Amino acid sequence: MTDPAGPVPLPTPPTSAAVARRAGVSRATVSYVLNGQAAGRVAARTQARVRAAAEELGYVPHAAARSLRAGRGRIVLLAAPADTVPAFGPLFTAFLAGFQSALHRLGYTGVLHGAPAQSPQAAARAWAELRPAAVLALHGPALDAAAVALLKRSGTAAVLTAGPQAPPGAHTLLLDDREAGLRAGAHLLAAGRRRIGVVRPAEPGLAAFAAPRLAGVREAAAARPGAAVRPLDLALTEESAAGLAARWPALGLDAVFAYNDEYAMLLMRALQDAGHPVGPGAGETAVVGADDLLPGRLVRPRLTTVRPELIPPEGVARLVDALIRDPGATPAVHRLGTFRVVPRESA
Amino acid sequence: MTDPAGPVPLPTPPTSAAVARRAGVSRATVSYVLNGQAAGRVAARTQARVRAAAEELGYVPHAAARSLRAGRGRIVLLAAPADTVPAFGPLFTAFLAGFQSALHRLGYTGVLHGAPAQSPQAAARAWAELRPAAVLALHGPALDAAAVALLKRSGTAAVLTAGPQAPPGAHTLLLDDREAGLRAGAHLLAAGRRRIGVVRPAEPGLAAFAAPRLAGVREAAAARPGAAVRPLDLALTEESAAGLAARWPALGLDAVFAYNDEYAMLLMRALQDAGHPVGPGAGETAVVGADDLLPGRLVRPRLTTVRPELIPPEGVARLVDALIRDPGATPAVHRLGTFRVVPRESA
DNA sequence: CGGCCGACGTTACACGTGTAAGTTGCCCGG
DNA sequence: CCGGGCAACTTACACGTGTAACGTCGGCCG
Repeated sequence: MTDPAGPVPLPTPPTSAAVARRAGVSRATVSYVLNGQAAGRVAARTQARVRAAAEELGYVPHAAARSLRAGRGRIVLLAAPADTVPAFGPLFTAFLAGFQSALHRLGYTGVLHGAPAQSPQAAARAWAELRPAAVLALHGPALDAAAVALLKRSGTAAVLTAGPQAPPGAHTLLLDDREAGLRAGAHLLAAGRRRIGVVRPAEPGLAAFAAPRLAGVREAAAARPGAAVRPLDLALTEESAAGLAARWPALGLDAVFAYNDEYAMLLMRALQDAGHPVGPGAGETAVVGADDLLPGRLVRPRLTTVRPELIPPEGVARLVDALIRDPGATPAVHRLGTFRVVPRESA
Repeated sequence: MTDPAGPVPLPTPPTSAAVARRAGVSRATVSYVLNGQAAGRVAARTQARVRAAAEELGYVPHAAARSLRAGRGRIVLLAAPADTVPAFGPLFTAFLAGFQSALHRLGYTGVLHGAPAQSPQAAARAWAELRPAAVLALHGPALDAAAVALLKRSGTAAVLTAGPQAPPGAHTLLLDDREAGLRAGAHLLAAGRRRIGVVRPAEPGLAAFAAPRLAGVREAAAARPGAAVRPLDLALTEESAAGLAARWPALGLDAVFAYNDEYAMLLMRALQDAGHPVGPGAGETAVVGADDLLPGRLVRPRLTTVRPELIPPEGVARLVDALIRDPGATPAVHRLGTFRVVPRESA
């Protein structure tokens, strides 16, 4: 054809040098103008010429060159192991969207990377290649002390972890899952329940979140004599739920706190199908879910749930910005939000 | 305190020069070894020394410097407008996770960016700064011809769009939403239904997907004399659903195809609460959802749904790789998957 | 012995940007 | 008339990497 020499050469992107030529100034002037450092240095007329030239050429600065020069980029990496991503609820994705917008306003580029679930080291290496200004790991155990050290050594100013655990050396955005269990437990105990089952998801990625929730229920029960707590393992399939429902009478429970609304609805349906009534009344099993997902409002009885109330994403973005500006800050724990019981009909 | 001079200086990341010094070779040798170009150039013993030195120093290449030199990086950007991200179902996030893993195996870094929902131009600018090897936009209308041109001009080798529409100049991964409507319509018509409502979500970000689904149902009905199709607007709130249910008898419909399972369940619950039975029988309203979400199996009657069957993420990753290697390829349409009806109890 | 070749490294440049340090030209006070 | 200061730019370097082009050294053939 017309292409014997291999792939078609790509058009070269316009550089700041091209802008400079077109505006009839030096490259440095272009840089000052386009980065807002021009006050008192460059005449207004010249600034206008530069901006016009940039506009006409469709100039876009090269992030790589910029972060090469600056030693570190303006990327904020949100890291989540691939096997956890599917478990994100709408609550979380909404937070994510707001967070990325807020970062954008602060001049950062927020980016989500679902790392392959290899060793923490390998994941950290992949992230380090991007030389991000900050890394926000959404999954505690995926980041150990060595990984944090690797990131810091490669220039990452701030390493944050969101979740129930805090690897040494990293700042922590605490969404204290213990509190979810505590609140759910308190609600059930106040309603007179004494034998509480706690659903642990069989899906491996979620164990880090599930364990503290169980601990929270235990903590609530410890203060109340005669109360007992029992962990229940449940996979996200109807078969698994039916199996659990079949063993229900033998378990002798009068209440359940499920990992989230999906697990709660799944179990609730299985219980009802097996002839075990669900609700707040005597002889019924009380069920509490978590995350306040929409479908929980559509089942009967309506699902009582523990809802995470996250602080506004702008706040988190500002925090990240502050930590980047002061990399020497000693790691601390910052609250990401709290939990609140939304009482409906199932407990 | 001990910090009168401002922020603590960060430790400088080890560079390939540091590795070279430690291994007693030149920087070029390090580069050849670490990039696998050493065959016939560097002795095996030297290669081992270099690798050992890199390991000991915890060397991580600087992606920015690399992509500066190469003109273009190894980042594959998955772009999704912020207001669409929350609408991702588990099906999609699972695909995403697999896709990122597959990209990783091919040597790319897949990254998700929920762009602020500004103009397509502004979003494209933000993406272009990263000089990605490829951009995969998950939302058709967010990318117009000008945005595609901007990206290409700034060096992006491949611009892909996933969705029902194809902006000029971009390759398209087609998940033909028309087909979803077609299949749902055919199923309902075969079951004897003739007056079909189609739920359109009030949420603005979803219109691009909803419109072709409606068109598909229309297409199915056109082939069947006596069949009528009517669009219904529904927001994702219980009030909105109750309002629609109240007007139900006046609408005179005997079937509904909802945008997805959540909308279907919402409407189904509202109909039942208003005393209108749902199901496949005579005098009942048949309901079909989409996406095969778990909660759809937990309601009664169980929700019949149209399930997207996506091709394996590895295939998409290989396609992207091929397009990057041959940037001159003329834009084409590639199928991302098909739809299949999963019959259950609601239709 | 001259010349060539292959194996093994190195030197040197380019990529696009930010910014400290310099260089003008001009005005103004002494 | 000179020095100083200021506005308005420019010069020059550094950031870390990939790779084409260039040594160098020993061995082998004619």
